[in-house]
Amino acid sequence: MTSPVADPPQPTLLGIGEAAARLGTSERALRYYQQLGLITPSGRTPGGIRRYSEDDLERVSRIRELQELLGFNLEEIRSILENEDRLQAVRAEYRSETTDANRRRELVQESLALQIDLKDKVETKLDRLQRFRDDLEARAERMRQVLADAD
Amino acid sequence: MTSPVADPPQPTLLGIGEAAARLGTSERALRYYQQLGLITPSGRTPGGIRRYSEDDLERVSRIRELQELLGFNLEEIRSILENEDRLQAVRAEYRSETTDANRRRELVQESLALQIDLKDKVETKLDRLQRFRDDLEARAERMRQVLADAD
DNA sequence: TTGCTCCTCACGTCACGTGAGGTGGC
DNA sequence: TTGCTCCTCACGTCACGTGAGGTGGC
Repeated sequence: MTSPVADPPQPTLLGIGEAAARLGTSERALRYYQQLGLITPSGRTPGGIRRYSEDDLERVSRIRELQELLGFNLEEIRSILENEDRLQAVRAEYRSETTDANRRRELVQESLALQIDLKDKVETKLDRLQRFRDDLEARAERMRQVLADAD
Repeated sequence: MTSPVADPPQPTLLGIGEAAARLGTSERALRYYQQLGLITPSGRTPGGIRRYSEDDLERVSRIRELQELLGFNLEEIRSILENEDRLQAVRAEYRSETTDANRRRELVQESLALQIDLKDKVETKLDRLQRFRDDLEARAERMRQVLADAD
């Protein structure tokens, strides 16, 4: 399915400037997330320049979503990402049977519980936002009425 | 319609402690909003103690909603509140005909435009949040499947 | 060599948190 | 007088913004 010519050895790694531009964030933010251990760029050039992969970018996207959309702080985001990373690790082990089945099952159940907890928070926020929008719509309708009556 | 006995002269003004507790915020935050001119408590005792009315509390609630739910900063919130206050003032003038009709109509139209702008931002956020929730739900479903298959 | 992008400090800012030290009414 | 709630500084913190001064490859 892949191209008949050889894949490039570097699967398009980006400098911090390009990475920040694509993500719509700042270079400073990327360095700060790294300082807190939330992301580590896939590589560095011998000169010390950070190189970001597509997976790195997606991870940062996730951080931004949790921050802007949900309002979590970076400490909370760290623990959410830890949970997701742990789940990924367990999935890898499902293939290379190194952990026993009960333990794996336990880990997945734990992750699931945390996911459901997160989903509940999102639902709550959704409900509040919908009420806010409905209220705005009602206000706008009243104002349109005022304008119509003034004719 | 009101009670036959005389209304109390003070319609339940609260100290900053009670006000903060009811709002689920901090005393410091209330003082900070006042410092920025976002709210001014209805009164002060001769001793200098702040007194908050029900209207004051609702205004603070609005500030918190715009902050937590929508993610606006306090400068943005100031301008949103200014718009809402201006609309309130125009409504008052609709009764005591002191401004001419064209000018009033202009002001309402301006307020309406800003309201619609705000509503669009809320809709965008709602869409993103819904997609986030759906994604979480899909992940949870996959995890439940994994657990079921393990039986 | 000149530009450009990157690097690491390090101080500034916003929205408060958290005492420090003091006043005021039951 | 003792508690309690309130007051005004003022320094600390989180999540970056914003230069300062320097390195490194086309």
